[in-house]
Amino acid sequence: MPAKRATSYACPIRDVLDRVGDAWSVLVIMELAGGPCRFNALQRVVNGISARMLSVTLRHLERDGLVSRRVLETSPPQVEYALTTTGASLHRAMGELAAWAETNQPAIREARAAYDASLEAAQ
Amino acid sequence: MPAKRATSYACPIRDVLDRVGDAWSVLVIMELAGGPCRFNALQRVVNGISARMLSVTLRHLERDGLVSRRVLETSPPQVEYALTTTGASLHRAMGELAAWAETNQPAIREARAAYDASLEAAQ
DNA sequence: GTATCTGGTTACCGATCGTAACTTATCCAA
DNA sequence: TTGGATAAGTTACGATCGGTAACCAGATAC
Repeated sequence: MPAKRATSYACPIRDVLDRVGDAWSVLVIMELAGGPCRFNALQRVVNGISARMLSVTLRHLERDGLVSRRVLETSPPQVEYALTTTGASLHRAMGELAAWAETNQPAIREARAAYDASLEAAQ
Repeated sequence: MPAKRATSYACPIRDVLDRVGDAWSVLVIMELAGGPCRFNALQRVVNGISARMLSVTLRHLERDGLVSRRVLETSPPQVEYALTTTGASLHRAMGELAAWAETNQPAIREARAAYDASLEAAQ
């Protein structure tokens, strides 16, 4: 029995991060914040995501009510994904964290390099 | 053709989330924000984490310069972990997301239940 | 006929995660 | 002096997860 499930109800942060924590979800939300987008268009723009992971990610986000799915009556039928209002509010809440990531990326890279170097020196 | 959206996907968000994305890191950071803490004390307070995952998580955070590790000259020797200034700034940046998680947890639960119910109805 | 577009699904494999057991050492109580 | 508790992890192993490649039907374009 995974501890994950046991604690998620006690901790909203954990509960939300179990879904939003994976990098793909965040990248998809960032992309959809720019406006609705179709499946293949999303895959082209979210660098490195596979069709399977995009499919899985979108279904999770849809289940949590963060993303809506609409089938267009074209031929071949297209599928348009968009943020719901809840999804849009999450995107806004991620803003501060995104800014932090951008300003602190160099510091983190440096720290990693220093740590790895010190380990190598210890050998 | 999909409009090319100007998003930088060598991207810091992804880079940071690869580390911070797992729920354990976040929970440990939240805990350490309350002040320095020893290994076993952390394990008792972070609900459900195993010694192995705590060890792994702390080493990752230390490598990224978000957490410091200090061995106390006691007997038996104790190890005290604390947020660095970078780690503390990350905690501050997570505040908005944490608040979002708390206010939106009910909505997400509801959406999940509705989604699962509609799937079952479709069967 | 063949290539490309649409939105996915399936099979498979290696990395990761969690659980339980083990380690080395010191102190306290019986 | 033997057992238990606490300290901070490490190791082995099985389950689960994420990613890659291949494949599907139907339609349009060349």
